[in-house]
Amino acid sequence: MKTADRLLIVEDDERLADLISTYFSRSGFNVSVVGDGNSAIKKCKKDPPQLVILDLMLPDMDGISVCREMRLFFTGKILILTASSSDIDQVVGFETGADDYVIKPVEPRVLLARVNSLLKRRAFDTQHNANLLAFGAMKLNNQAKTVEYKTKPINLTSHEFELLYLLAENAGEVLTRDEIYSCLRGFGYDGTDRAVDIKISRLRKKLGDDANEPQRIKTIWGKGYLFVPTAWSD
Amino acid sequence: MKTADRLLIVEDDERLADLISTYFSRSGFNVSVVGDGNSAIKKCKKDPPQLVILDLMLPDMDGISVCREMRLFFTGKILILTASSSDIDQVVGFETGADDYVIKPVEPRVLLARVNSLLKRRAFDTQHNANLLAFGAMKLNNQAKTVEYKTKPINLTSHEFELLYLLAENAGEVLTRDEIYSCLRGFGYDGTDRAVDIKISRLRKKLGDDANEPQRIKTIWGKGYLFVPTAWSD
DNA sequence: GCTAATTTGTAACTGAATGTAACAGTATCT
DNA sequence: AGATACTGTTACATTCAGTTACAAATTAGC
Repeated sequence: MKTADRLLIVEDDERLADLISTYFSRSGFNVSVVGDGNSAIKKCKKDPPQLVILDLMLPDMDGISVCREMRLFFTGKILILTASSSDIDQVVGFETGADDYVIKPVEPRVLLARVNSLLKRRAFDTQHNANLLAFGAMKLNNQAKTVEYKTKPINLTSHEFELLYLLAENAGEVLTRDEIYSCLRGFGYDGTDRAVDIKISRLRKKLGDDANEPQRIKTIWGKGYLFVPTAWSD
Repeated sequence: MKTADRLLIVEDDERLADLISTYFSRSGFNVSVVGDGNSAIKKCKKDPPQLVILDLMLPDMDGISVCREMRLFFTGKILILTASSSDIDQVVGFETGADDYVIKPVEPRVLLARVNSLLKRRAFDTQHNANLLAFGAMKLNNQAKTVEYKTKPINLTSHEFELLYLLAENAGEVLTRDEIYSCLRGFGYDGTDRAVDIKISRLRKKLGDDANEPQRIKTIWGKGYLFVPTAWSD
């Protein structure tokens, strides 16, 4: 097995940096994070990664300058992350030397796909996608977007399904609200955490899980939520 | 596997750019997008693609000039996209150096075919096209434009058939209203999204699918529609 | 060509899904 | 216990989807 590709995330917003970093770590990258342009340039000189994810909105210098300066010595890939699509035109016009541009909010899978594409890695995504998950008597079909428990179909709204499927994919692992929200709405989406809570609440109701003593989707206090893989007896 | 052909889309209208980009990405191209003439020229110099799709209507300079200027250094193919057929005469008269001209609205398949033809790629379309799709007891014949479910023919209007066939071709994948509309009416067609809704509504009725609990054509809230491949029991 | 029938699109209304704010309740810590 | 931090849920606002009724466009039949 070859060594993991190294990634540098240049992102001011700590929370967002954390989310992206976690996601890419889990996807098998070796991730570093810096919060401003100067650190980014230093880091890139000292320990050049294969690819840089660069947010245009930075505290010390604007992202375009960072990108240009980097290009003087850095030969890896640069992927620019930007808030508004109108920025992109500007960026493109400025001859920054970036290799790709992505608009926030962006779904984790999409960002991963773009990164993989820049690094000429095969997109594992499509192969992996079994589209079917089963835990005891609980069956999830991601192609038909259906849920069946004890041979009875359960009617979920599409958001409820996405949430449940996400949790199930990561069965036995705690997902934070931020992680959940990012996967559902994309990195950089603006909205409150509580949206997750209420979706969980509605979901538990439909799955017959008591919120006071949840057996199937547990609350990990101070952390997030957890899909219990063994709680779906057949 | 050889690397994917690179495409540059020069298109002012963001939504349209997005649609075309998505479609060609799915068709195996490596797509970049820029929104104005100057960016297009820069991008072409820095990182020349195999083919440029150039909309004549641009914010900064008129498309014909862009095309001419590009031709001074760019040796790839240029395909011009234009709104009215009267423009084409002008364009042709002007000796722009473009390799092909297409009038909006244009059906995705047609545009793809023209691009493939310019790149001397085999048109996979016709080979692929078995013209027959079957899911359980559901049979679609794209040559005769007939639908049969449980050995009984279902009478659909031509638009209804096209819609159903499109969804079936992409079974298990969510298609947005925009994507659907583009495929049915061509990129750049003007009309409301709701036209898709009502076609879906009429289709569901004919297929015996309850809109409140759709089993065969599902609504993905905030996204679009999904043909469920496994819901056509025999 | 014309008219009638059919198909398709649009606007408007109705209802469902989702997000937000607010508050009540529960765990944790000192 | 009291303070604090976190979670669950209710009620409401907002966004989005389904459908009806009608207008426009298209087609079929003269």
